[in-house]
Amino acid sequence: MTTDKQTTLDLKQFLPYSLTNIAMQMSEQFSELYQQQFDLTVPQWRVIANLAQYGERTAKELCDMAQMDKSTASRAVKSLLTRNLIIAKENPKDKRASLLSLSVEGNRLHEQIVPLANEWQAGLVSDLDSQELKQFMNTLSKLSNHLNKNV
Amino acid sequence: MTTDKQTTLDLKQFLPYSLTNIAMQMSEQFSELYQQQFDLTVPQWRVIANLAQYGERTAKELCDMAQMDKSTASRAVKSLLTRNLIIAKENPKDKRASLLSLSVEGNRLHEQIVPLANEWQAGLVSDLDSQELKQFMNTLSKLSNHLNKNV
DNA sequence: TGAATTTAATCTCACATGAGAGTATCTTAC
DNA sequence: GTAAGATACTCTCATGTGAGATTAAATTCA
Repeated sequence: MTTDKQTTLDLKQFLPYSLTNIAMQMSEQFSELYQQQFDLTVPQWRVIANLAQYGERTAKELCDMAQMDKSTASRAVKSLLTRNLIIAKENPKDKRASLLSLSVEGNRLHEQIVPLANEWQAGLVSDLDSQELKQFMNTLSKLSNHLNKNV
Repeated sequence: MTTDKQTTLDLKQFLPYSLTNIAMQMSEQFSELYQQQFDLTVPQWRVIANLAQYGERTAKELCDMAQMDKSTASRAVKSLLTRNLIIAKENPKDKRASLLSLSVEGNRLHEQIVPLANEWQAGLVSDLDSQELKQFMNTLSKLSNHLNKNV
């Protein structure tokens, strides 16, 4: 574990590298569960999942929450509105930023995906005991906090 | 930590979601260190780092190691060859798959980036004690193994 | 209040990515 | 040994992404 800070770099221990690889694999494998079956892109799924969990939000808030570019969010929202999976309501505090929320259909769709998601993750972490998982999540959030300091 | 498998999904605890967010932030923040200063794209950096650590490899092997698409790898390799940062040697076992390795210049470039990378990660994990980091890496590799089973 | 600045969202455009075809080479099976 | 299939890589093309301009609305400040 002692790494020579001067001349070598072990990619397996280097987080921007190995975490990206693992995250890509996860996202790819999990997205198979909703991509074709529910005809959702990754950004669309992310919008739905956030609205489901946190309720009414603006596009900007979704960008910040889900680490999405404004253009990507704008397109995802537009398409979900067309499909009537989400609803836009005028924001009394700011006419530019309308309040988005799930429609009945959007909610129904989300309710179909949630059990699949939970099952999928249960399989993923089946090699870990609950203490180890808890510890992992905890460390993850420390790293996340650190990254957000510099922003 | 007990999640209702039926109806709710907590995104903060959902790995394909939160890990992707964190990995994106990491990669983005770290890549600032080499993008402009050394004029490298992310795929180019990944090729260099892998050749530095593992020595002579084919493009296909780099794809597998670094979770890269074949086109992305092909373009990164082409550009690094043009810049004389890597060298292609004919593979006696397979004329299609030439053996790639770092040139002297490529090595020099890598040696400049390594200390920056190690410093960067040291900052990132400065909130963790070494035991916690070790445990985190260990769990990460379990997750990685699990994902690779299904491939 | 009005002018200047900031902000949310969309639009435009350049670019990177990944799927699929094409080419060359290697492997397998007969 | 040869034909059929698989594989490594490149190329082409359609698509998604993100940077920057634009527009409309909100905020700040004089």
